[in-house]
Amino acid sequence: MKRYWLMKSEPSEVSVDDALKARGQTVAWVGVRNYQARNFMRDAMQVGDGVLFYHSSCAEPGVVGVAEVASTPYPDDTQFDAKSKYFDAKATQENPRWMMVDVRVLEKTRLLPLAELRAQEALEDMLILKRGNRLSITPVTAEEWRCIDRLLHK
DNA sequence: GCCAACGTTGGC
DNA sequence: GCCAACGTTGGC
Repeated sequence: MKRYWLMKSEPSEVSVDDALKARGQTVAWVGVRNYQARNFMRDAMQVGDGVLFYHSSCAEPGVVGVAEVASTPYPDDTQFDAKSKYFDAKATQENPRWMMVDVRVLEKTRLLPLAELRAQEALEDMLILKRGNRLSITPVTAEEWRCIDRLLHK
């Protein structure tokens, strides 16, 4: 069963344009340091799952592209790199703590802003719109996906 | 296991 | 820069 996800990225780190220009058209989703988000990548994602590419912590937060999961999970090497801001002293090669997947952007869309998402009755239960939600990776239902797909292409 | 303190996220 | 909300840490 194909599943759907929303993945946040700060455009100052990796924008949808950066991801499109990436060599091989896939980007490794480095830097996730939250257990729930890691578990989604490690335990639930399948190659081919749909991904909404979301820009966060920026002037115009919102969905900016459609992507897909492009790899099975594997260790995020930045956890072993003492010079990386994602370094984790408690992680070892034998026992990696942080996993990630590769993501391939299939399409850069128009910017679908947060306010427009909030205006949709069909999206009222969407996790990203819940008060106080900060999870960088959240599951999206098939219904939510269809609704957003329509909005992106209208 | 509790919980206060602290750090981070992220919209505004 | 502000601040609400949440996750993590660490002393007990």
